[in-house]
Amino acid sequence: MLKSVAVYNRRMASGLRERWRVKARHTIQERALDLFDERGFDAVTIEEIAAAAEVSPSSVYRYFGTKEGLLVADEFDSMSQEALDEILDLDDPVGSLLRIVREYESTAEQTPEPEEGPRGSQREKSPWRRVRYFFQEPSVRMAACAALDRASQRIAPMMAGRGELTETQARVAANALVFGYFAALEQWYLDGGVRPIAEYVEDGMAPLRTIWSSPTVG
Amino acid sequence: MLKSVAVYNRRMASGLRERWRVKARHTIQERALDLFDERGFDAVTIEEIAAAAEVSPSSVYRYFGTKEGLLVADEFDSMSQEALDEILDLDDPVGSLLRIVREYESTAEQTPEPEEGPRGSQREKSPWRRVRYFFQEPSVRMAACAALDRASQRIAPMMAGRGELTETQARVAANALVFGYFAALEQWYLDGGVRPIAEYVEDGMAPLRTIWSSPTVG
DNA sequence: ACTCTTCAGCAAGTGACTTCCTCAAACCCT
DNA sequence: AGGGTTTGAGGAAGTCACTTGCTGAAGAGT
Repeated sequence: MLKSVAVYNRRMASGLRERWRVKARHTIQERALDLFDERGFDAVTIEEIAAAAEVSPSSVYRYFGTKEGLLVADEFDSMSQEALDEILDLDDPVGSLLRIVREYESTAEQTPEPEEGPRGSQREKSPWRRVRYFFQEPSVRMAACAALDRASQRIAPMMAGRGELTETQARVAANALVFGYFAALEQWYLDGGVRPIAEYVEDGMAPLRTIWSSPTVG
Repeated sequence: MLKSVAVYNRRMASGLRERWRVKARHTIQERALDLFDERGFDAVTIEEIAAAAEVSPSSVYRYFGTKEGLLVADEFDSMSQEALDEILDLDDPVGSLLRIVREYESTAEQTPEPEEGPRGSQREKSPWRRVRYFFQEPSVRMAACAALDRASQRIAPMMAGRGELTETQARVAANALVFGYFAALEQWYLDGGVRPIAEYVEDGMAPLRTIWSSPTVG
């Protein structure tokens, strides 16, 4: 009994089951995006998505929780604390954010295509495909804000931990960081997605960078 | 025909109808809070609230839109642009926020009572009664974030208007302002609501205040 | 091979929210 | 005051997101 502990520790392990899981997750998301692009977010039901992905509706909920979760799959929620510790440089949080954005942007070559072209135009496979809905569908925007809020709640204690900021200041800083990123992303989107996102983050957060960066670090 | 234009311009006018409206709004909100406090947010249905307030369920939706809207009645949404212009000092946005908080706090004498006492303890009539749900009910928290986001979208163009900040910087600043307030409010709540909220805002936003305040103003 | 654990699918339900209609009453004007 | 006009409250019916509990199949560990 209680072998589950061993199982839980092997999250990254690639059993047959786990591989099918991630594959299912992906196809559900893809098919959902296809349907949303085709007929609009509101006009598509979960049942239709499930049918298109050849899974049961309950599976969609098991994987994504909500309809908006199909688009707002926050990587931060699933990120372990250690990974977060590693990725976030407390001496220069804005710099860390910039680095993450740049990496993400270079990995997935950008194929922006912000406004949809003629119906049936070739599909954009970029991870930014989802982003449009953040700013066009109110309920998705709300879910995105909630995800940012959750991320902030994980970051805040880290920033408070080193003692340079009061707890309140740490919370304020964490919110400014994640929602500042959101603001930059929106500006990027509104400008048509032509310039790299990192430029927007760098520009927008420049005033903040000075106050949270340790002077000891260049 | 089309006298409606005249009617629309007289929003503040106190016709018999309008007065009943605000009264109904208020009683619905009060009765809803009573029920929430008594049995928890999720366990109460809109129909029950409507029955308790002696209105129809459709009226609840007409007034508040959503169940969470009963608690997150954002004053900012209903605030006119002129009023917002007047209230927000662009030379010192953090200072304006502080002033608003202080005014609000002194007007409604605080009766915090953060954790609920024994069942049936005397009712807190303070406007902070609602705040607990912001941080205890995830769906309400999400709605609060959405309301802050909406407020930020109204503030951002004002901050961008004077040309000292780029548009992106203005967006980032607006988000930092409203979500910074939220962070301070959460810290206040978590501390038990004993000290005035303004202190938390002042502390938490102090680092931000310097960078957005015009040096010409003391 | 044999058992245990996990999880996809199914079924039935709940309740938030929408839409549309009707009718009463407040409003406005003369 | 008494007309027509407009607003909005109430009601009914429906949609669909989401939950809960169950069952059986199939991977996982021994």
